[in-house]
Amino acid sequence: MVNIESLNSIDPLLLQKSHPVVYHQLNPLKNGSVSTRVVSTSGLLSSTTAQLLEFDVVPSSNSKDVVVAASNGMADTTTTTPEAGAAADVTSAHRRSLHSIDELAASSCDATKVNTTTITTQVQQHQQHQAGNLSGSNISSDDESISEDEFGLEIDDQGGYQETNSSHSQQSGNGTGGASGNSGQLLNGGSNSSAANGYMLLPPGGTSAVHMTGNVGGSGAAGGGGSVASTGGVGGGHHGGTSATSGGGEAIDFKHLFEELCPVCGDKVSGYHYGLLTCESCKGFFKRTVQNKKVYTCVAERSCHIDKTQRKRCPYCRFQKCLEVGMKLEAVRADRMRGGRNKFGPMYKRDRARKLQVMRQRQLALQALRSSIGPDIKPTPLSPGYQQSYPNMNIKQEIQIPQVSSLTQSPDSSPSPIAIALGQVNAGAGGVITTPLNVGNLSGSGSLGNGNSNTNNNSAGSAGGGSGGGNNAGSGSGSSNSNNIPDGLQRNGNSGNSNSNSSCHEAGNGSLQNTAESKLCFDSGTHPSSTGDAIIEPLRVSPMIREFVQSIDDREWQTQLFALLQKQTYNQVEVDLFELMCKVLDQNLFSQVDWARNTVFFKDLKVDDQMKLLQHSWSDMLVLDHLHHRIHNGLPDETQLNNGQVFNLMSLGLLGVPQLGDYFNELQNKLQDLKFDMGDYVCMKFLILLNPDVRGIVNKKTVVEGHENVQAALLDYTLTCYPSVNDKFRRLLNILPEIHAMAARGEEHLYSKHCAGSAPTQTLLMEMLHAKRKG
DNA sequence: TTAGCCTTGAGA
DNA sequence: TCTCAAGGCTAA
Repeated sequence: MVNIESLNSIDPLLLQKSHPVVYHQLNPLKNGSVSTRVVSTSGLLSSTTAQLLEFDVVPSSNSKDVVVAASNGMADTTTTTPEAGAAADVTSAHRRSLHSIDELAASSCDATKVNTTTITTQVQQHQQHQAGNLSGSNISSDDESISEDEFGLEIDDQGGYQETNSSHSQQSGNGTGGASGNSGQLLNGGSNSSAANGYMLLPPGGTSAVHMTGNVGGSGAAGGGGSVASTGGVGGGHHGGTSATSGGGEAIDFKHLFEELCPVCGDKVSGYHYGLLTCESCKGFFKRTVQNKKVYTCVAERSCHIDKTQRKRCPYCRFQKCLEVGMKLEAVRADRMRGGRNKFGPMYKRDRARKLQVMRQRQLALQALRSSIGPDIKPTPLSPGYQQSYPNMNIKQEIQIPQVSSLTQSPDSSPSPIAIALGQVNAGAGGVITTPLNVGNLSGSGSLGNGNSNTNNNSAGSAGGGSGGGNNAGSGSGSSNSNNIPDGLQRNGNSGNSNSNSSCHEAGNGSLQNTAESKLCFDSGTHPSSTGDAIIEPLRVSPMIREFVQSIDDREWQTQLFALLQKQTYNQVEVDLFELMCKVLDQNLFSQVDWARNTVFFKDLKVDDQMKLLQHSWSDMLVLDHLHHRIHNGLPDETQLNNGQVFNLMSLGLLGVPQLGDYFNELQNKLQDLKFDMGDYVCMKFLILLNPDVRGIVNKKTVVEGHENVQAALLDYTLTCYPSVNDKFRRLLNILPEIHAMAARGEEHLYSKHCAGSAPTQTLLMEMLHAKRKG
């Protein structure tokens, strides 16, 4: 359990945010445990970052308490009312509630009223799976709280739900508004749709419902045909009118929509209800709960399993789950008017269109696969490991796309100097050294990807499999480049894009590579052995650089990235892509901090110094990181989300400024011209981080020393390993200001968006933006 | 209280 | 006129 008491001051620049932000991050390196970081945003940013730097708490799995003690003395219990419901479980709603809190804070609250908040939180691991998309709206007793005008897609929820104690009077008091009510809402973090618990890496496997599987039963590859007509035993929709006509006159069959299972209980879906496809019973339950302001209490631990047979047992947990999967409170009409439509209509329509598109893609992929391989394609059972990780999830077998991977080789499969130095490749053979880790991983991936089509085959894929003694054979055979990515996302690699990441040979590995593998190749596709430089003597690579490279864990980064994207779009009809980008950037920032605080030089500094360095380098590092991931990991330009939306991954490197695209590509080309490799990358990252010019550094000596040492190491490395690259060292250094210029532009953009209210608040990202302006 | 079926009515 | 997502009704 983490108990952070904080918040002694208010940062007016943070939109009167005076509650702590609780970040949960499931750490795959810690046996799936959930790290919890409590970040106070009430005070100065320095304290925020300080806590982030200092906290890494793995709470007890038995800890169940969630206490939200507000300044008005309210504290939560296990009681849920519609008003309290969305916020009632901070363990699952902790972070997604922040957005609405901000809105309330900005719109109606004097933050100074609520400047003492204590959140004691624990993490129920299974609840980490839940999609962060509570859509708490202000269902107060005032009828005016709901109107059709509030239904628009762009409308953010008002966060009216409050966590209170079990006193109904208090709850209703809140619901009716007023100062105390607002204050309570602020303190308790009414739920919202910001869906920000993005630091969770597992899919919603802990629930019984078959989530986001779309048409798995009937049409997924696992179903063997993608047939819309096949119901897979789920049963056809009972709605009569499930077809429409597209622009081309083609009949669109929406029956498949109703083959899905209710995300709350797994029962048969009857149609769109309150924002998403649910069954009739959950629709009714949700309606009754909200309309009648029902109060439920969980007699257990607020983590009851909800499925069709047990949904009656615990209405508290059922309602929680309704909220968690995204049922929208604001769709329940306060005036109880019957009939008609609300503004969710277009959203439903888009959702249908997306689902249809996904189905078509799947069918096309299957057809292509059939025609290329033959008619006897059978669905391949999921690997045990996969099923173990995602026990209750039907796997949507999407069209496969190139894997983002560091387990790559440059086109000629020659290793980079640092790869050789690390002993991960055979200098002469140019192949990947087989290690227990990668063997296991690759063989495992073979079963994962097996049988899946890949319409985005990366032709370089065979190179990896063919080199180094065929230790990629497990993945390279049969399934070719099938990348059955556990998160269910399609990674739309633009095989022909400017990425020029031909170095990224797909191992056909849907799973993510392990840490060791991630260092096996980090070339940009060129390296000494292919360009005339001498074969590197491994021992000549500085131990410092070797250590640096080993500190990079791209696998975890990948896992977190795609898990976050999955999480944020899980069961969501539509998400705000800019907001999603901010969340990914936010997560990347956490990764940066994690990386930095464990690195040499930096870890020797006091927290204050660390904060200052991070505050001045984060955006540059984000840009550099993205360049690295594009060059060395083959990160595609975009990816298709679970809900069918396309997320522009490139925007992460551009910090949301599309106009920087050309500039970014130019930088990438420059780096690739310089044969930018992992050793270069990590040195540059250190140079960005250990900036001796940052004002106010107490232990400047350490920073200077670190900077100089890294510079010397990079110089030595470039001279030793890349003698054919003229003046590589200086040219690399010259790129740093260019990265900085780009990052600065991105920062400005993000800040302006933030000021306009378009960006999620209560994030580390936004705090970093504020910090630099303060500093 | 639940959940299946019915009624309603704005929008396509 | 039809659709379909709201709310309402009522047997279990």
